[in-house]
Amino acid sequence: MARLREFDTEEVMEAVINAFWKRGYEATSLADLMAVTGLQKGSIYKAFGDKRSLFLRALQSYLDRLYSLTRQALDDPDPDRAIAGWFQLLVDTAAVPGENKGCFAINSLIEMAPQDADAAKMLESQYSRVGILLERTIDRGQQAGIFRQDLSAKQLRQILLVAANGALAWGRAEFLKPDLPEAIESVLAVLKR
Amino acid sequence: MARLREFDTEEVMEAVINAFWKRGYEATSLADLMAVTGLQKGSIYKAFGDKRSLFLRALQSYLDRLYSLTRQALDDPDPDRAIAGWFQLLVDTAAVPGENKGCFAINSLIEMAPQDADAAKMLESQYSRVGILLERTIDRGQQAGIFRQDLSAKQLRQILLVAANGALAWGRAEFLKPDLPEAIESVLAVLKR
DNA sequence: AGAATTATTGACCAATTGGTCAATAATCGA
DNA sequence: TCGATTATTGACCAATTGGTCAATAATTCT
Repeated sequence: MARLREFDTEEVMEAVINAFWKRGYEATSLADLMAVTGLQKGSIYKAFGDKRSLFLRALQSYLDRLYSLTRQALDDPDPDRAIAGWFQLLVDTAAVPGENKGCFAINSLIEMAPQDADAAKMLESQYSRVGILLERTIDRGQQAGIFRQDLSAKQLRQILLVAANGALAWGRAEFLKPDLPEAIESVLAVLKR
Repeated sequence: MARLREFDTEEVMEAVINAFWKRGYEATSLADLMAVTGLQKGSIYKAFGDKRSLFLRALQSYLDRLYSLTRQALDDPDPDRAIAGWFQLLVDTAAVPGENKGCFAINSLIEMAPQDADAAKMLESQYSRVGILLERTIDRGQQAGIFRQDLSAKQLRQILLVAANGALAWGRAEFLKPDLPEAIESVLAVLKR
């Protein structure tokens, strides 16, 4: 019936995610977005609305992908390997050598959550659904006698989540990245009994 | 010999710290800084140089104050109370009710460290000097038989630091603040033997 | 081929950005 | 009182910001 889109939405979203991920919302200008997507201003607005809408959509897309990968990792039948695999996933996304992107979710928690209610809501439900998977995995590990049982699954979940968030923040600084593997190993050691 | 400053440098720095702390570097405009300091643009530039210089100075001032408070907390002769007091300090600064400021250091690590080498350097030395105090305190706790000894002081330091950073990030989101006390308590429990 | 519909383009916009500077004001020592 | 020095003010600036829109181009159905 009408003219067709000339760009691939997924490719564009990928580029947008990477731009906001690296530099954050405020520091990424429309000019930057035009450059990384190859689209003109008008096309961006027609396809995605204003800058904030585009950001929120990019963030949600990132969260969904990360959640999917998280589930894959935590689905490992061996709880030990599940948790270790989950941390490995976090390090792989947050501490890419060369770049210091960190985690788009944590970056956005810091930059946007206090000021943007919609971003905060998205992050809240992400924490909720990841927390459920995590606690379920921990519970399995406790049932199997692999994980310590003097703390509740909820308590262990909180420890892992807070430590994971710290680790993701560390992915933002070159000087902290070398310490990441050892720090994570230590956290994992604390889980076992 | 000449006209005197009409403003108190410390008061102005306090206002500047709070502005950058709440909204970050990019989202804080010169107009904002004029509003919170009560100074005119020209006065700011004459006294502190450009926006970035002012930011770096504010960050350093914050780091020094936080380090001083950290030392006070960790100087407690009882290692247990020292660590607990340190975490309490972090929660008190990062999770103020009503505001979601988080920690200016972590916020800056996320926003500035990848792009600003000077900010990164300042944060690196902060991590270094705080790490030393922390590991010393942990060592004392191990010597006293209060803390577990199956992990090295360095490993325990890494666990506490990464967890502390996660906790500080949580101070940025209203929905995570309620979980902070319990999460921290769980982390502390893991230290003991 | 033409009508209807949607996509792309880039010129254009007002508002805001960080930053400068000349004019003026205040203070002190001589 | 006057001269030297420094602080304050606010008008001014070019560049950039996010955002709009009319003109044009491409596509499909009839």
